[in-house]
Amino acid sequence: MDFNLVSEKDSVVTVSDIDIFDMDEIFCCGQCFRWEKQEDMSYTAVAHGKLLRVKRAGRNILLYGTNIDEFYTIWKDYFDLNRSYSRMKELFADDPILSRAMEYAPGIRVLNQEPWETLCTFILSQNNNIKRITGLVKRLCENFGEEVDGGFTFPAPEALSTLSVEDLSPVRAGFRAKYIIDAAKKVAGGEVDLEKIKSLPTELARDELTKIYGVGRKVADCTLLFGFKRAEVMPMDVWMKRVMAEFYPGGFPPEYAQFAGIAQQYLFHYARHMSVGKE
DNA sequence: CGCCAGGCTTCTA
DNA sequence: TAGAAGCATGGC
Repeated sequence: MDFNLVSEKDSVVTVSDIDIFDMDEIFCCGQCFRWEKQEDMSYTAVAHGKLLRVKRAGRNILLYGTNIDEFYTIWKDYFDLNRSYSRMKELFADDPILSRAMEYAPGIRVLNQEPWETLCTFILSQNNNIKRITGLVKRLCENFGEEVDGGFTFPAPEALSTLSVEDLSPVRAGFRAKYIIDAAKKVAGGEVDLEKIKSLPTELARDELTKIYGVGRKVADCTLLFGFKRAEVMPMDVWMKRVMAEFYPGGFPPEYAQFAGIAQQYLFHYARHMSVGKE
């Protein structure tokens, strides 16, 4: 386990001796678009219908706006604290490229986000940049989500399924608006059953997600990795294609297949900041 | 200003 | 079945 004790005092949950948890790296590496950095260096976001604030305090992290029961039922899994990154990274260390990527951003963890939100945010991510995706998601929540503790929930499929492209215009999602509406209609109507997808084998789960207009292989794979805990799924975006061409022309090492998606996040972040394959 | 962005659908051959 | 064009918008 990558932490020691969990305690609660004065409505603050303390997770002590946390290992591999750099908030700048976790929240800004392109896997999520909701966490906002505050002046005191803490981060806040609404997830699972609650406004959570996370703050670093030496070797500990402090969680505001929650309690110890919610830590075990929600946030432990959300921050992927059921997985030992220290052990997994010992395995990755045999690979020189992965070693370099891990050295560049050693504190990355892959979050387990909510399926519907993950699906929508990665629909919005296509042919787009991270800065602008963040703005689109923010405007989507502010216009159509529900206010909680000064923040906004991610709008439910039912809240979006009755909207028109014009209704979504304040989001400025461009051609992606029609994709969001189709996703909302299919999920709210049960044509795409996110609960069922949780128990499907990965290939069938991918087939379900790609029924949605505007969802192809890449968006489906990001949804599976970041929203359905499929650590073996390795989304291939432009950056990962460059990484593969440059460093793994013979394919990704099969001994890492079980954690290929996690490895992908280290490689993606590294490649983007090093401009791998661009010249 | 032009180029490009965690792609996808549609058109063309 | 493969490859290219078009897509909305805005960051740089």
